[in-house]
Amino acid sequence: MTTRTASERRAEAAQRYDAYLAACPTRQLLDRISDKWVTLVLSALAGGPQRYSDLSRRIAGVSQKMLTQTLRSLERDGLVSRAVTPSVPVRVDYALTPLGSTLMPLLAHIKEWAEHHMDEVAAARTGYDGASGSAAP
Amino acid sequence: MTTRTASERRAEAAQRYDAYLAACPTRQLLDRISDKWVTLVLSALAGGPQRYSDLSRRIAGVSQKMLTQTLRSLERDGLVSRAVTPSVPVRVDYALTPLGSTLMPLLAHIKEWAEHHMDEVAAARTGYDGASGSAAP
DNA sequence: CAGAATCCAAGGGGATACTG
DNA sequence: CAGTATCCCCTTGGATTCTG
Repeated sequence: MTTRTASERRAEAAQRYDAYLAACPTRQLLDRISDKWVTLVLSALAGGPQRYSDLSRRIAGVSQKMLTQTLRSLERDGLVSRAVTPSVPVRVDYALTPLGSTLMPLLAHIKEWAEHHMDEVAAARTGYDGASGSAAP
Repeated sequence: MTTRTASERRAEAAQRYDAYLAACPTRQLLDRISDKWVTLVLSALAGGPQRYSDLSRRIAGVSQKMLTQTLRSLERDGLVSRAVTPSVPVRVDYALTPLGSTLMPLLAHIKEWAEHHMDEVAAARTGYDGASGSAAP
């Protein structure tokens, strides 16, 4: 028999599962919209096209690295478009693509659920914390 | 005048924005369901109550640490319930709470969008990669 | 069986400086 | 203005070991 430890089998299963997860479109979408900045950028663009500096100001807490990285990945996925105007100081405008626009209703639903139920979650959280830990810092 | 560097102002803005983000229910919900294992556990429980070991087997690639951690946070948020049966080997059953059940339709919508549009995303991705990088490994 | 505790490696993400 | 490149910290998460 193949002398195979439990951890080896575990590792193998993990790999197969990772592949399965990577292939799952739901997982991919979740990974995309769950990014800290993605939804903020998308929301910012929902009001209309924005320049890079506008986005930078509107989202405030974001670093150039993250903003650029987020915009690149969104552009790559066809959710936002990037238009360069080669004026003297370069000008770049970002906008939602039609595909990106179809994603917004989903975010709206999530927003609704959150607004309707997040207080229940908060209550459950408080109850849970108070039940065992007594004193929560 | 207050001698304040740009980075100081940036840092301040970032802090304020972090607070804003932390307070936003949408952000909280996204942070929750975007977790790699949360949706898997939730989906596994959608078919009915499951024991700890059952979940461990069904989700396969998960480590005890992550499974336990995920279940704890979900229990804390009132999305899953935990029932301990003090038999000789302890038995613990997890199940979706009513609140947790109301979350499933959202995941279904996400799943639908993903299944309908993920090929467009994939196409956009391929086009983007082929346009600039020429050779993609 | 169900879980807590510890150790440790990899990667995400911020700050900074430089470029076209 | 709109990025790119670099350094570096600190969190995330897997493997392992020990308990009730």
